[in-house]
Amino acid sequence: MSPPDVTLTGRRIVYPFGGTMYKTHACGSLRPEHIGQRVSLAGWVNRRRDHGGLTFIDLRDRSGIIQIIANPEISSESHQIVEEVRNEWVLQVEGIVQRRPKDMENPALPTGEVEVEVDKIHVLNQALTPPFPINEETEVDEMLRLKYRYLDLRRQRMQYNLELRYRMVKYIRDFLDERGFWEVETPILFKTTPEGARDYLVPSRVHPGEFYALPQSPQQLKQLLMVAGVERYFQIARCFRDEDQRGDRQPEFTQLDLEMSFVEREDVMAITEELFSSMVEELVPEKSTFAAPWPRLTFQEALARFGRDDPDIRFGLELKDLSDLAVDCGFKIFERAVESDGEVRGINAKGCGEYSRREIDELTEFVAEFGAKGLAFLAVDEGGEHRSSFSKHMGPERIQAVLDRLEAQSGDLLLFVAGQPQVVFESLGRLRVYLADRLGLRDPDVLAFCWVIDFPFVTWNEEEGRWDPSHHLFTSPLPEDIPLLDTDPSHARGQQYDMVLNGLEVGGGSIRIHDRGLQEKVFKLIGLQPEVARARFGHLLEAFEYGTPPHGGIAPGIDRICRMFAGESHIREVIAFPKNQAARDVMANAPSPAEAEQLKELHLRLVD
RNA sequence: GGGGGUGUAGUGUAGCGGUUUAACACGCUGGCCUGUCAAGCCAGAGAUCGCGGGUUCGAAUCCCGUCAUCCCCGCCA
Repeated sequence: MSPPDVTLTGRRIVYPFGGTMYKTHACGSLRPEHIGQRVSLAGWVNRRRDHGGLTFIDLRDRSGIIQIIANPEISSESHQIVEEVRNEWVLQVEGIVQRRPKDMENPALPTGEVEVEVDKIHVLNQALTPPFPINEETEVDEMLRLKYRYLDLRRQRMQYNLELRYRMVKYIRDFLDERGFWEVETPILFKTTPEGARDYLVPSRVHPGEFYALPQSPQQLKQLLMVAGVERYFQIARCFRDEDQRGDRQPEFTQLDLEMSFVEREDVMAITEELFSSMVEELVPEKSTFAAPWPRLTFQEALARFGRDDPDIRFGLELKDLSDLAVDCGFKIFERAVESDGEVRGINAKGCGEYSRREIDELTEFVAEFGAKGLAFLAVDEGGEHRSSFSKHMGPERIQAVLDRLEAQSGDLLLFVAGQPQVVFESLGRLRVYLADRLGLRDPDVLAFCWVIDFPFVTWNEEEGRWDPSHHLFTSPLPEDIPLLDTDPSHARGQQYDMVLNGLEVGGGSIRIHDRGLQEKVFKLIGLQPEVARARFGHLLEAFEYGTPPHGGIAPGIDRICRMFAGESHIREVIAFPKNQAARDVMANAPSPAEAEQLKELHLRLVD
């Protein structure tokens, strides 16, 4: 059999496979060139159209659909069998590929110019009526889909998603292989992660009272591989975190774990950009992306312009700082905000000047969820008249300055939030995305990658009264900011980079600390006693004593990126067997109670 | 951990205090049909309206509880 001939046909990547005892060809591969050939096919009944005499069957396999025609004048036996057949039965058929009669072609099918007139049909298996339609894309209750996941996956949308994901992972392997990376597997049974999310624990039978933990990521191991001289490592790594679920989170997920020696952050970013930009071109050419280099935003810039550190840069509606104009402006709410170390920022909702009071109230309620005490507005009507919640308190020159700052034109709606920076950014950042959705500005065919860099190295933990690392313990600060660790830690920046796609954080990484002195300085800064550090990270710290190269890496989330490529809104749709919102596998019913016997063997006793 | 939405034949929905014997579409079953491809036509089966309690002369409809599920916040790199 010849190697797969990969072509893109619509959303499906179709290639022929066959040449087994059951089928000479894949259903979706038949074309006019096969006319006259005797073929055997096998697949599922997608649909049956019974004309009493002639009966048509759409036979479906992974590659696509072909029309089978059972003519009683050709084979009465086959025609009789076809009478009994129902949707989703598994058939093997034999017959001759024929050109369809004139005007009977189906342009909707890639195989639509031909059909197979059968003379032999074998029912390989019967099927119950499925609990939801397999042959059309209808909305189905989520729990039902998960319960019958094997049927859900039979549907075209899910087959596309499964294949897309496979292509992504294969593309990654090929791409990195060409650049000298080795894929190395790391343990699933490993050690508890001191910081971060909750661990999944695995009791040890042979060591009573002791536990493995499933890795939250192979972070420590990939750094050890750098010490080991691997220089360029990657892994399609399964990661486990026992936290509550969200639309873009699962208890287990997959990341492209990648680490390189003798690199600076630009090196890691460059190879990541090249990987994913070329992948978009290759796998989802119908989508457009920004060519490398992707836009780089500092953390401060991301906040100032978009209100978030995971900005969606596909559209404008950017935030503008108006704090300087708020001083003595006459509008008490703005003035007080600035006086109490707060600020005033606004966005220009282009073309929303006609919004009713009620619609604006709705926006106000929206930002209230994120702590905004109110939402000041200024609608610029045609002819320069204003409708505003504050213009009567503010002089005309100051209003003009506000209009200029937000580049307002007639028909625009300007929206303002005043308060503490955190609240201003959060509420306007959310409002910006909310408005973009309302205005249809988030083009699903654009994949806008960007980098956010120069994150604060540490953040102040109010509850514990100490500095916490923003990324993780082994992230290196920017070399020029190292002196700040002693004098002004809040202004030190880390060599961290977040990979953001359409407003979703899809990966993060950093250049790591490979110098013992600097590592100790960082431990000291975050209040980690040397003894405690040794207990938690002893193996790692010891390893670092034996000649550690400068290194850094990144971990792009495969599930999230795949779901964006597939145009899906949940990573569930690109995972073959996902868990539901409550972290339960409803198909297999996991987790489930353990047998008393098993518990005993594991030296475990349930407390309630 | 907190908040919100949803739950009606196999599926997707309508009905939201009484002319409902719970409706429609798809699916399912049977019949007719030789060019359909969401085939068509005819007939039919299929629902104690998630579960429990309450209000009422009367509850799918209102209230309380509970379960399931989805979403948001918290949590989470």
